[in-house]
Amino acid sequence: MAEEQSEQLEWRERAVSKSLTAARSRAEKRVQRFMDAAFELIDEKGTTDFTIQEVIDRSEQSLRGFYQYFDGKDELLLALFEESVREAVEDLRRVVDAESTPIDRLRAFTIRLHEWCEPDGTPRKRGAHNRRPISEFSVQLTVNHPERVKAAMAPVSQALLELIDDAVAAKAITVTDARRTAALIQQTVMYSWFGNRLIENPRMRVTAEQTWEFCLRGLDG
Amino acid sequence: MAEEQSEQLEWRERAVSKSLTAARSRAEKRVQRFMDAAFELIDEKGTTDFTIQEVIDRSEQSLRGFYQYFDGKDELLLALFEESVREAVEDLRRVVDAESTPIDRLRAFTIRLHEWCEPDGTPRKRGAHNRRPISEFSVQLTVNHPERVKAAMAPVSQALLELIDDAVAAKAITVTDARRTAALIQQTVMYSWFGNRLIENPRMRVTAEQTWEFCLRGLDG
DNA sequence: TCCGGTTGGCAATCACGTTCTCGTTTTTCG
DNA sequence: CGAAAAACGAGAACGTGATTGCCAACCGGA
Repeated sequence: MAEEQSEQLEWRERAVSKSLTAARSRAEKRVQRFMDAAFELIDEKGTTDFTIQEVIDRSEQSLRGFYQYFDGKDELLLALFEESVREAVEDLRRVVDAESTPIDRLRAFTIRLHEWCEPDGTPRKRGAHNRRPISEFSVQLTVNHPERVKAAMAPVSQALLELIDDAVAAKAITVTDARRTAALIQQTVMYSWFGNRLIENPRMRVTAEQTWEFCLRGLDG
Repeated sequence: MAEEQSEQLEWRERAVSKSLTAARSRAEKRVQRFMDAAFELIDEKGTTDFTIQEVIDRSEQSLRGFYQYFDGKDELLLALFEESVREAVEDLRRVVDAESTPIDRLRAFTIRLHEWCEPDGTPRKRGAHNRRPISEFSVQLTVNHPERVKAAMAPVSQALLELIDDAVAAKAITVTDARRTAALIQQTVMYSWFGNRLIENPRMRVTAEQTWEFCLRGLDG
């Protein structure tokens, strides 16, 4: 009987899990359509100021459905941000792996991160999304949902910390507090580009390379 | 006759100018009341999310009048921002004047600027406004009205550049491009604090002092 | 006193996000 | 298969704010 019950539980669980996964995949498909539509709108309009209605129309789904899957516009934007960060992390990993010495890896990471944060500086690959509006909007997300942004950025912070640790271990650099150094570099790279908006002459703008050199010298030692 | 005409013109001009200055002073008084009310609301609510209606009620003026003096809410916020920057510049000037050596002046400027941008770090003086919401909102202003923000910040940029020039002249530091260095420092100080929002443990946050040291080392040489 | 510009009060409009309603369709499950 | 439950589509409805329009009262200057 115990066995029978166990079997039944197993069966039920499998069934439930099956239906759950079916439902989940359906849901994920719909969520993806909403997000694709939103990305398209952002690409076209160059801003995150699209309306929910536009997303509905574009994705050929219903308002009803939208609010079933997202708690509101902020959640959608957060989702887009998280998606973008995921892509960035993937790309960063590739770039870092292409370098061999710890200092080169750190440098490659820093510069590429800067490029992700200020996508205007480098020509966009064909088919890639226009990330500038999202980068811009991320500062507002940082104000309104710091925990969410922090969670999304965690892999980036973690990777940077590891690269610094590696560089320290290889005696390429010296730091008194790797964690703090990582925070400083991350903040400098991710946000200081923001001031470029205030400089209209492109030749005077601060480049990724310059930021990197600035950070490198800024390290203790 | 020519003289007579001239006299009359003069007279008319004086009259017009008189009435104009009267009107201007009246207008300035009303504008100031709007701004005072808005500052109060920001102080109380800790955010720039006040409504126009609240400003109207608080300042005991009319909606009609508000739109007569401001082209919209953005203009009001810009005005508040500009006002804050003016105060900051005044304060920065005082702080810098209290130091004697070029490097100390540069240091004092940098640290105080950081404190202005992240007002939470230091206890607010009695009677002073709560500038955090404005500091936060300034990033949105930077996105939406870069020229205006740039214009408002010009005195700060200018002062920083001069301080760097002075320090270079005194051989306290060496830079290859003072203008670019100024941009980097300004950006680092003004925006990198932003990342502190992502660190909940206050002891791990980046302080003004640390930012200064980071910048100092980041200088060429 | 009279006039034109200024002001106050307030209704109206508009834009958007969000919620609600109501049939219809699809999925689930015995 | 067939009924109950869940999901869905279409769109009206609501709430909040910003912004504008309109009209009568007001006020300083001739």
